[in-house]
Amino acid sequence: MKELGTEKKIIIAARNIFIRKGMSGARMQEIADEAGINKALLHYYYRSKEQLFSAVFQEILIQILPQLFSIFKSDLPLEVKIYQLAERYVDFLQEHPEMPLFVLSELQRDPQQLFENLELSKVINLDNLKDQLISEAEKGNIRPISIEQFMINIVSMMVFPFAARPMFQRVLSIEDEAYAELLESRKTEVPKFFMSALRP
Amino acid sequence: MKELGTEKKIIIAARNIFIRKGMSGARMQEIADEAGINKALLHYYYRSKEQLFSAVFQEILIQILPQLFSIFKSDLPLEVKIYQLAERYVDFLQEHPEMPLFVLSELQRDPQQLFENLELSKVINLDNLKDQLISEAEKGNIRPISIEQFMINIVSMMVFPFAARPMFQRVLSIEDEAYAELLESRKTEVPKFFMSALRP
DNA sequence: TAATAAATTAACCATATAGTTTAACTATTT
DNA sequence: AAATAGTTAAACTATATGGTTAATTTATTA
Repeated sequence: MKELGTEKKIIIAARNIFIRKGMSGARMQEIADEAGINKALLHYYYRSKEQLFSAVFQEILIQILPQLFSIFKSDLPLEVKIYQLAERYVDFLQEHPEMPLFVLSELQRDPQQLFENLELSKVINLDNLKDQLISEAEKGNIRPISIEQFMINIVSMMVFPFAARPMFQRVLSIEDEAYAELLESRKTEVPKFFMSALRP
Repeated sequence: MKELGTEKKIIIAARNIFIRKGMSGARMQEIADEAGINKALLHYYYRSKEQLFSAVFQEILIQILPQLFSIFKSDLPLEVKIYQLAERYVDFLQEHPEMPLFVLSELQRDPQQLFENLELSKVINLDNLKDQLISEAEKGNIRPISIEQFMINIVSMMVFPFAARPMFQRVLSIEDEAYAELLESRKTEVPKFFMSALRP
């Protein structure tokens, strides 16, 4: 591993291992090895596995959530927003395909995690989108839809195909490459589908 | 626990613990306790944790997958199919909310799992639905859509809100009860949304 | 009912694992 | 140069954990 600071090396190694094996499946020795350091040194920086995991998980949330929700804040027209969102989601998730399942699993194990050290309201503001949905509906441009159903639908369609990839590939008999193309095509297919659903 | 056969008690206990903690998070002692038996007896019935897990996981897949995919096989009109599906998914997942995340996580850990002992092609047959999508599109009743995109969209919208419940509740500031109602309302909201998206 | 087999238990074993300690060594700072 | 912080190897501790053994109890069968 190149010469980063030790602390950074630890965080990167820990993130890799935790994401691959989950909190309970990861071993401190494994993390030390991945970081190219001694196990004692690992504990020198982070007293316990719990503490290390927490640091890693918080960092991930702080990096991920803004990425995934910042688009909703912008002032772009609804349709543009949806297209941009699809593109960003697919690009991001192609690079971090294990992320959704990891985050959701650990969040299920300990739902408090999300709360700590994270001012959600500052990162995620849906007021703009909410107004947009209302005003577009009033103008007759789209059918009325609640912000909750809107968010759940779009995020589900973007994220779930990554989390459930092994299942979908098996059930639909799709090879790796074809599935990657399919995901890529969703950059435009999902927005088209979505806009069509919203037509009044 | 009531008097079931020991083997059944073990399977039930193991399923509970595995679903709650995952393969690596579960402890054999914990499973024995939950079953109300001795740990040695657990190994008497299932030589290893690996073996017990495999038995449980296979049983779950064999129970779940047909439930989730049988609807697609039927001869009902497309719209009816979609409404029925939404109702069944919500009902099933309200009763087994931890199921999706558990199955997907373990499938990611070991993607081979799905293959063993399971004749997918017999359980899941999408030919009927495929024909339906083509003929309805030819008749001009719906926009053309591939079976793959169709399946991914509908399953994502039905399943993901359960897997990502903790995240959605936090991000959208929804209390437990309200979220349950929201899920219930999706029995009709998702089909409406979906049919609207399919309009030519 | 005595013999045999199956079910069940308590105690045990071996290993893995998180975490600690000590002593030495190296680079950095004062 | 002395002191401080970072780093290593190695041995060690305490405990958790999967798995085993041998003995006991409870059916089953002859």
